[in-house]
Amino acid sequence: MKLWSQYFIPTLKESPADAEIASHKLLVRAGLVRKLSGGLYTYMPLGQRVMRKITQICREEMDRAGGIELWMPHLHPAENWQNGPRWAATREIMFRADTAGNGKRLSSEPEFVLGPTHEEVITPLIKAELNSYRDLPKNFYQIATKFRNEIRPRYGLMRAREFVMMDAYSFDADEQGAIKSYECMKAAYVAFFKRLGVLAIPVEADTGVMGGDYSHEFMVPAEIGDDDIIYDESSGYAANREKATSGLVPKDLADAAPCGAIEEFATPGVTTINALSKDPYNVAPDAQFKTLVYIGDGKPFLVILRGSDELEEAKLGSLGFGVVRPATLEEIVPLLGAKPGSLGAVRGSIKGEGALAGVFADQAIRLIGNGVTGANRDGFHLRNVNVTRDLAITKFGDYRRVRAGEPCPISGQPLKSRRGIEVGHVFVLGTKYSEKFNAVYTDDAKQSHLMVMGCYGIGISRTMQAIIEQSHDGDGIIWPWNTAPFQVIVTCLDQQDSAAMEMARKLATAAESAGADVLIDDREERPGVKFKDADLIGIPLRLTVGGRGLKEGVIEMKWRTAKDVQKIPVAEAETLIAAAVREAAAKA
RNA sequence: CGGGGCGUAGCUUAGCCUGGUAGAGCGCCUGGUUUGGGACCAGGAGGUCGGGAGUUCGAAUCUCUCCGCCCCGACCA
Repeated sequence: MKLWSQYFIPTLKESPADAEIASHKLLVRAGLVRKLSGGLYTYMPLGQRVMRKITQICREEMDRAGGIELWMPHLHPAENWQNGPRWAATREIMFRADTAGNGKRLSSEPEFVLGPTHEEVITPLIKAELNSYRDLPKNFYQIATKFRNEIRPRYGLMRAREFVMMDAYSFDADEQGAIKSYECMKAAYVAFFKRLGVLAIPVEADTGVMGGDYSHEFMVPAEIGDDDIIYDESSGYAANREKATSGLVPKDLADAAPCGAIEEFATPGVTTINALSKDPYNVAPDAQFKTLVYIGDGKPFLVILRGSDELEEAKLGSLGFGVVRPATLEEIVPLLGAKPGSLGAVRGSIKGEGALAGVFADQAIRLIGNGVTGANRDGFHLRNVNVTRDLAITKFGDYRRVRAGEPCPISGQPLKSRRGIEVGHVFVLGTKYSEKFNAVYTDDAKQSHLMVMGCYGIGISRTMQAIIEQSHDGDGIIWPWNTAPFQVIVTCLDQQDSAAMEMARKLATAAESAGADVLIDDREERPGVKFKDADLIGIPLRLTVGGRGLKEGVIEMKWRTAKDVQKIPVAEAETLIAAAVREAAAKA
C-alpha cells in the first residue's frame, strides 16, 4: 500500500514536445519514464514497478519452461566478439567501452564493448562447462540491460540505446533437440504474453545477422510498428514481410516455350520500368525483366525480378553472403557494359560474366516466359527474351517482396498486411556459434559433436511500451491487470476528514489482502485532478471515498474500462472489493 | 550515414519573416475564496533565448559554425 502524497508519480498535463506517438506521450505524461538523452531513459518509480511485474512474469514462465537463470557481464572483452562469427557485421551497433581518461591508453581497436546480446559470452562459457551428452539439453537465461548504438533510436523505449531484454540460449545435442527446445520456448512466449494481457502474434521471420535456420517473431499489432506482417486468418499463415512468400507462382507452372529470336531495339533515354511501359514501347512492367547488381562479400552478383516486383533485400540472406550491399555505378558499368536502366542478364551479353558470383532469379519471372530486358548497351533493350533459353540463371529462388492481395501460400486466399511491433524473437541458431567457439560435447560412443544452439529474446522495456500502445484511450493508459503498477487506486476526496481516510485505508487493506497492489490518492488536490490522474496512469480499479458518499453510506467502484460507477454500501464494501479483486486476478 | 524539422523559465510555447526594454499558459512559492472530472482572484520567484564566432550603434531575431533533439529511409528486442 502506497500513499500518493509520499510516493513519486510526476504526471504531466501536456505531452512532451519530442514525443510523437501515443504510447511515448503516455509513458512520459503518466510519469513512468524521463529522458536522459536520445534513446536513454530513467524508469521512474511507477515505470519501474511495471518493469518489475513484466520481469517477474517473464522469469516465472522461463523457469516453468525449464530455463535456468544466470547473470552475465554487460562489459565484454572485445576479444570475445573478434573471435565470434559476426564481429564485422555487429561492431557498427556496439558501444566501445574504454577508459574515459586522457586518451593515452586509447587504442584504435576497442578493448571492451558493451554487450548488445550474449552469444559471444555464453558459448565460450558453455564450451568450458558442459562436455558430456549427459549435460544436455540446457537452456540459460538472464533478464538484463542491453546496449546497442542504434542507428536511429526512436519512439521512446521502442528502440532505445539501452534497454532491458530477456535473453536465453539453449544447447542441445542435435538438431531435433534444438527444435524441441525452440518449440518449448515458443510456447513459453505465448504463455508469457497471454499473462501480460497483450496480444502478441507469432509470425515466421527472417534470421538477420543472428544467423541460424529458422525463427519466429512475436508481434504486437500496431500502426506505428516497424514491421509488416503478412497474414491470412483462414489458414493461420503469418510471416514478417521480409520472410513472407505467396502462392503467386503455381507449383506446377510449365516453362514457357520461346516465341521467336531475340531482337534488339533502340530505347533512347529510357532508363526506368515505367518509361518502357509507356508509348511507344508499351511493355507492361510484369513483362519486363529487372536486373539488379549487388555485391556479396566483395563479389558481384545479379538478381532478376519482374519489372513490377520489388526486391526484398532480407531474402538475399539465403544466398549465404556475410555482408551484402547494392553495387555502385562505378562497379556496374565495367561489369555489365551499361548503366542501370539498360541492364540485362541474357547469356553472352554480360561483359564480366566470369566475375559474377551468380545470377539469382526470382521464381516469379517464370510467369513472364518471354519478355523484355536491357541489352547491356545504353539505350537498347532486347525483346523475345525467354527465361529458360536466354537468361544466364544460376539459381531460382524467392527474392521478391510479397504484397497484400496475393494468394496465401497455404489457402490461396488473398493475403492481408498490417503493421506490428516486434517484442520477442525465437531462433534455432544451429552450430554457427558452437563451431566458432568449438563448443563440443562427447556422446555415449565417445564421439565429439558440436552443440546445436537456439537463442531467444524478449524486449522487456519495449513490451511495456507496446502494452500502452495497444491499450490506451483518450484519457490515458489502460493497464491490463497483471502489468498494472497498482491494480487498485483508492481515491480519497476528503483526505482531511479522518473518517474518510480511515475508510480509504480499510478498503485498501481489503483489496491488498485479496492480492492487489494498492495506491491511495491522499493528495491535497481537487477531485477532478485525482480522477484525471487515476485515468492517466491507468489503474484498472478505482474506489472513490468521499464525504458525500459516506453520508449516503456508499463508496464507489469504477473499472478503468467501464463507463459506469457502481455504488456499493459501506457495510459490504470490503467483501465486494475483495471479491472483485479476486475475480479480476482470476480472469487475467 | 543521407533528407527534412526544431532548440526561448521545470513543462507547453509566442516573438524571428521586417534587428530596438524577452511575453503567455501550465507547474512552483505566499495569501485568500473554493472543493465530485485538470478551479478562481491577488501577489511572487524563475531566462547566459543550445554553445561559439561574425555582421551591426544595437542580435532571441540576420550570417557562419559546432552541439543536441525529433521525424522519414536501411538495422533491431
